[in-house]
Amino acid sequence: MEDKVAAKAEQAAIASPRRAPTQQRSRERVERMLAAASALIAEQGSDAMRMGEVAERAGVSIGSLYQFFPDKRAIVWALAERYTAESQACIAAALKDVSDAEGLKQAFSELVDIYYRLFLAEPVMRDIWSGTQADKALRELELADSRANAEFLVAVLKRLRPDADPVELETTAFLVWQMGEAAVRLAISVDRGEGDRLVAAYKRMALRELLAE
Amino acid sequence: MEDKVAAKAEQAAIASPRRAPTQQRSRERVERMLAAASALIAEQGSDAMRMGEVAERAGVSIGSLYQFFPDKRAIVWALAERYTAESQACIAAALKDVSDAEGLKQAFSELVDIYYRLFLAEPVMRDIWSGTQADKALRELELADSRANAEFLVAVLKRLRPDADPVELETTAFLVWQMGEAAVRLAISVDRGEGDRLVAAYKRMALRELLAE
DNA sequence: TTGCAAATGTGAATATTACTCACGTTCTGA
DNA sequence: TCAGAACGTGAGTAATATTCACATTTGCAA
Repeated sequence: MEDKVAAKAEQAAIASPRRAPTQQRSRERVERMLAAASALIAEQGSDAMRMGEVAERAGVSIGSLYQFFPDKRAIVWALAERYTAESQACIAAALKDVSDAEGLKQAFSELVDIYYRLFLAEPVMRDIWSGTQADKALRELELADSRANAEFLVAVLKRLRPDADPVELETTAFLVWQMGEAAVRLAISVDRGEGDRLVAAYKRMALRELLAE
Repeated sequence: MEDKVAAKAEQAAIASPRRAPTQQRSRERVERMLAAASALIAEQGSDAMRMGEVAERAGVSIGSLYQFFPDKRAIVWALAERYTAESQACIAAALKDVSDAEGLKQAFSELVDIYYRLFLAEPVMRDIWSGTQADKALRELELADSRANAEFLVAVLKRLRPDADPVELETTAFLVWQMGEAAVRLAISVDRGEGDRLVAAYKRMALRELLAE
């Protein structure tokens, strides 16, 4: 886990020169910065998050913040990167052993539910992925994540329909995945009852496409 | 058209007191401001658009800008409002006389194409609706627009399947519409070939849902 | 142990921008 | 013609992200 943070900070450093924490002390401080940022985003949204406030709550100076993050976006990006890494592992596990239509139906439905509940429960996630489109780096992260997740789906589809056109499958899986993210984001922005109906409708729509092409 | 602008400015004025242009002169100036903003957004994106630059290019003072727009977002909102008004009229017309499955297939496919091409060709529209999620007012405008458009679709569906559950139809139409916006936004953010495939896949998926429930 | 280079830590100072406001000008209607 | 409303102006204010010159700590080789 700590390695992941270091790797991320390193990546961010590439984009705009910033040091990656190598000492134990600084790694812990970076951890605190991210925790502070996460808390502030949960409270007020990433837009209202102030760098000074992040520093203060993390118990570090504003200068230290910029030692490891090139700018405000990089902090949000780092948090987003964690979520995608976690969820990718979860998705891969859920789809790993699917080998028939019924299994896909089950696994897919469950994944959508998990994703939906996650968004309902996690204000930070909601905030980060709401603003996704406005930030180029975040958009790219989301696209890459979506493609990666679509790949897991493609693997399943290839097992179910080995004679189908691979490009078609790729397109379908990618589209279905992105639609799912859009559907969930939509669902959480309306009242709960309608949100549930929308998610259910999405599942039907997606599964029909995945299974009955 | 000018009435619409006045109405819009008035609406914005409610949120944060700003005058609506009543004189011919000021109406023309507001027009210039919007045109300048539009050009700047096309060039650099709405995020990079500077209020001072908008004023300068419109040939007005920064104070005049704030006379009619309470803040930066209001300018973007005003542009967005125009697009939605225009497109709603277009959509209503396209779906007005649809009364059978084949007609829906035709009209829907055409609408999606138009929307796709519009996004490909209009950097301003692309930019505005990219950032949608980050801005509450814009998100609401988009939702309202989507619901309105879904209504047109519901009207058609009720004709095609009079015995279906109205709430179901509503949900389906709304979802299909939002998925369409997501699909097009996705399509323009990848290369053209993949974008075309994604849009085609979306059409299949949506029509299957609309016709064969 | 000691000394030094790299890593880390600091926060006042800077830069950039959205936005305000006090005051001058133009229009409209009676 | 004149009062008051609408309009126009741009220097000034406020809020923040970001920098930078300098202080401190750590890891390590002599």
